[in-house]
Amino acid sequence: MSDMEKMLLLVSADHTATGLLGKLLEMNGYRTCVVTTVASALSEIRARPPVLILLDRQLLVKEGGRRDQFPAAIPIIVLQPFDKSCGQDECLTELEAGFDLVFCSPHSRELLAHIRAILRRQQMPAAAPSVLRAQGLAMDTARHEVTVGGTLVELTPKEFRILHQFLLSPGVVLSRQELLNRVWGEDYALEEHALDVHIHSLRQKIEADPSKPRFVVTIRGIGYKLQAS
Amino acid sequence: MSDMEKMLLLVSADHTATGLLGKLLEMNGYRTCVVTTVASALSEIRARPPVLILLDRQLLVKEGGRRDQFPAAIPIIVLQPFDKSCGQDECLTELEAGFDLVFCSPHSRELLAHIRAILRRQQMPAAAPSVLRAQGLAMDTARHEVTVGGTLVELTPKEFRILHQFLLSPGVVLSRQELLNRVWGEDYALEEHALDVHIHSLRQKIEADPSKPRFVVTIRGIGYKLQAS
DNA sequence: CGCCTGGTTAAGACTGTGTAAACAGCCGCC
DNA sequence: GGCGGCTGTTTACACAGTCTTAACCAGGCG
Repeated sequence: MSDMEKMLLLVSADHTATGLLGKLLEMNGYRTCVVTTVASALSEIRARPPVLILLDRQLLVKEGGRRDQFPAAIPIIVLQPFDKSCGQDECLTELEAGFDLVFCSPHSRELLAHIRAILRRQQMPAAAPSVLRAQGLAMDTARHEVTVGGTLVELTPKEFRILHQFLLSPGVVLSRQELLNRVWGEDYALEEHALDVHIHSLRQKIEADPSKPRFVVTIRGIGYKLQAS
Repeated sequence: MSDMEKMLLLVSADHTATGLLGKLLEMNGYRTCVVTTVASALSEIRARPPVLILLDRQLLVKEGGRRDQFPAAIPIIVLQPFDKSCGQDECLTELEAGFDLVFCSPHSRELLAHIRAILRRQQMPAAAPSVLRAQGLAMDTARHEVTVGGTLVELTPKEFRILHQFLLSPGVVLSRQELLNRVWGEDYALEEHALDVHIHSLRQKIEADPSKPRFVVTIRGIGYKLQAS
């Protein structure tokens, strides 16, 4: 995340453009490196991989560069000089060829916003905790782990799915039929009482006092709900 | 990636637009889900997280939606009806607010290309370092070597690729199908049990006590995960 | 007091996973 | 080209954990 690592590679033969752009980027906290040919870009990438590449479309066309010459892991924005005509089809071709964006606007602030947006997305996967919480309960669906007040509890598949349904709509009463449909699937005719048994074993595992449930409470004549204070 | 997982969420109150767009997207191999308010979008996201959200700008403005209401991990494209004027500044505001793209063009093919580009970037292994570590495990992808607690172990290609997938997302449960897709390739119909056998031989090589695995643990009914402390 | 709903328990059936062993393909080597 | 070893796949079977069924129990409510 440090600015030191935010190295951008500018690939263009247009010295006026790269000069301006480079200054702009460095004022916004990026480090830049300028090369003037696709070939030198490739060796620079090997030496010091940038986090993003800005690639002049003219150069790309002239040298016949293809997306798969560059590492797929590094996003690439193709720059189309705004004073040149930018045919829809041509820009589309590059986008479909695997480049991340074809930029053909004179607004440098817009380019900056796009760079930030792409880098933001790039660096995102680090934090993607898919965890549902209610009271002292926490369910991490990605890791398939459930904790009650911080301590891990082991649930069977059915118990997990039942609790999952409760956590998706905490405080809402789910009828027996609704739960059966969601956990066992539609149109599965099943001894309705089976649900009770699973609720029971679920309570044994997550409730402090299973005879006086605080999480999964019974709504007599209707079904169950997850108590949401 | 199986089609099941490529779920897009369409958030718009414009039924004609969503109808057309939905049809277009489904013709291109995506599954779509349409909701008409930001509030219903949020609950839908909790229930079945989509891989990408298409959000009508009119709705966003009207309901005063903010980017941080939505999970940061899910990319969002803001749709600006092309017949409305799209002021540069307004579009910029959203881009800088954390949205991934503001799309204001009538060309549906262009939208498709952008969706693909963003998902491509999203699913990219994000410039994985050449040495992956977890617990006492270390995998040098460049040298194609794996060490457990410092000692080198010899893995077959399949075992290596399976372990590689685990190390790319330690702690996350990978379903059998997901692993089959990633290691064997998309939609390759294969006796699912083959995976178990490879997991078995992998455990024989990396686990101290293969009958009580500490690294690759089974999540019954789902798949496997790499235990991350 | 008796009916009905839900709780509890235990036993059998079943499914998913582990394990071993046989089979098939590939590649290098003699 | 034939042979042998290595990898990957398939098959078969055992076993453990999980689910379902059923029977019985407890308590609320008419």
